[in-house]
Formats: sequence, structure tokens, C-alpha cells
Amino acid sequence: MISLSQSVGYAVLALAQMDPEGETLALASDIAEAANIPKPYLSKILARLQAAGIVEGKRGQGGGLRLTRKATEISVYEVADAIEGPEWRCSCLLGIPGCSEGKPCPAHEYWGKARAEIVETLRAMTLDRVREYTEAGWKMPILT
Amino acid sequence: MISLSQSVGYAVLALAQMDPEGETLALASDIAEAANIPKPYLSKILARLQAAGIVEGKRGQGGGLRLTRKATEISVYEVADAIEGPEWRCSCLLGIPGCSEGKPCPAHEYWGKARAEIVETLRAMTLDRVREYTEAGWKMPILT
DNA sequence: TTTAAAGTTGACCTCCAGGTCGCTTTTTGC
DNA sequence: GCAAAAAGCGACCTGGAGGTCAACTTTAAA
Repeated sequence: MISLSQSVGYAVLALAQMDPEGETLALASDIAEAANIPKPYLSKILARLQAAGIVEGKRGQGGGLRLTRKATEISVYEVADAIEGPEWRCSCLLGIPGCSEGKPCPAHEYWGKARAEIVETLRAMTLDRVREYTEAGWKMPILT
Repeated sequence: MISLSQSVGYAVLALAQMDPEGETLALASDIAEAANIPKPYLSKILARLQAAGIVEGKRGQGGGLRLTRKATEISVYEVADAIEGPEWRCSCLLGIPGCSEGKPCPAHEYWGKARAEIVETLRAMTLDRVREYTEAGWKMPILT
């Protein structure tokens, strides 16, 4: 498998459901339903996003969650950092432990360039871009 | 993490240790030592490579393993198929279950192109190319 | 024919991502 | 002040990847 973790996908989709201006509050349960994410699991994801300062929660009746910045200023790159930690950018294509600039694996040079392009794309992929897809009718597929 | 599994890396490195002409037999324990792979785990990897017809084992005293084809004719792509199954090529960048052509996720189009390039590179990355690195002194780093 | 060298196999262990549950805490409206 | 509504938190379960072990089978050399 060549991909980010499922949790990052959930996080991106959840954030794309929220008010792009970061003004009105959304309920965690509404987000979970809209994005088709198990509610309890979404809580944990939101906790990480909160720790990273991407969302802000308000407790109590009438509470909810909102983006701390506008959707145009939040990238998938940043979300991946918040969920997986910054190491996700440093992985080796062949999964070889200890592979690094000093001890490059046979695929290191190629993968370094390809990964840099992917990272750049993810940096440019902001939440408002993702919203274009979700607003165009895309729904998280339901698990079997 | 964006990478293939560690097992694929082990498999590639193990194969790169063997006679590129597929003639002389190599001992599993020698391969394990040369490539710095836990011996018992290597056995399981070799079993899969054998099931895929990439290597051939000969039992008994004086036995060992050899490539069934020349190193120039075996690609990392093929090895990944043997170890992970053919699904590794179809994964979604965001790890979203059910993402497909019919139900593309917001990163689907971009990732489809990027993945195709990666796959092409892996197809062109044959074992003899990998050997160039290992012969140039590269060693699998030792785990802590 | 024995024996030691080699690969083969299945059971088992550990760790982590993904996922679930129920309780706790905070806040608002009445 | 109290009850309901919301987020927050910690314990727990599950499956698969990575890894280990010991027993088993095959085979060639002595």
C-alpha cells in the first residue's frame, strides 16, 4: 500500500464539512454523520486536530467545533502532520529501517524527488479545494 | 507514511544478494546475514517469492535458492506484487475505503497520475539496478 | 544406511492502527 | 440551581504486519 493513513483521510473529510470561514460551530455528531465516520473515532481525530491548533472546541449546550483559520489557509499537508506526526514525509519507499541521506536505499534518490512533488501538491491542496469535491456531491463511501 | 511494506524491501534486498544469472545456489542463512534480515522471517518472504515463481529452492545438503530468471528480468514491481498482492497499486492517497474511479476521493485524479509514474519506475527498477547499489557498499542498516 | 545440512511449515508472540464504549466535565437555558 | 446538551477522556477490543521458535521433511555425502 502506498498511501497516507485512513485517519488522515477522515480528518480531511471532517474538516471539509465544517464552515470554511471558521465562524459557525458544527456538532461532532453532525460531522461524523455527514462524513460517514464512526463518531467515537472521530473524537480522537478531532482531539489531535485541536492539539495542533487547527480546530477549536466549545463545550456545553450550544457548543461545537470550528476551524481556527479559513479553509483557504489549511492544507492537507498540515492535517497529515497533525494526525501522523511530521515523520510521514521522511519514509522510505521500500520501508527499510534506517534509510536516510547518509545511508540511502536503492530507491532513495528517485523516491526523494517523487515524494517532494507529492508533498508540494499536498501543501497546495487546501480545504476549500477539497470542499469543491464534497459540494459536488461526493460522499464518503459506507463501509461494509 | 507513504511507502511499501518493510517486507517488500527485505525481499528486494534478499534477491539482490543472489547470483544475478540464476545459476549458483545461495544459502538462506547467508542471504539473511548479508542483507541483515532476521533469518526465520526471511524464510516466509522466500516462501512467497517461491509461490510467485521468482525464486526456486532446493532442499537437502548442498541445497539453496536461486533466481528462476536473470536479475535483469525481475523488477521491484513484480516483487511487490508477490509480497503484498496486486492490490498495493490501487490504494487511495487519503486511505479512504471504497475510493475508486466511480467514487473518486478529492485527491483521486492527482494521485492516479503520480501513482502511475511510481509504478512505471518500479517496473523499470530491475534487480541488477539494485545490485549496483549493494555492490557499491550499501548495507541494510542494523536495527536497534 | 545413517546423518547432518538445508529448506518448509505451523503455532505463537508483540505492537500499532483502527474502532468502540461509557463515564466525566463544562456550559447553557430554563 | 438543575437538567440537558455538548465536547473530552481513558479503558478496552480487534485484526494485520512484523517477528520468533521449534519441529518436520528432503536430500546428498560419508
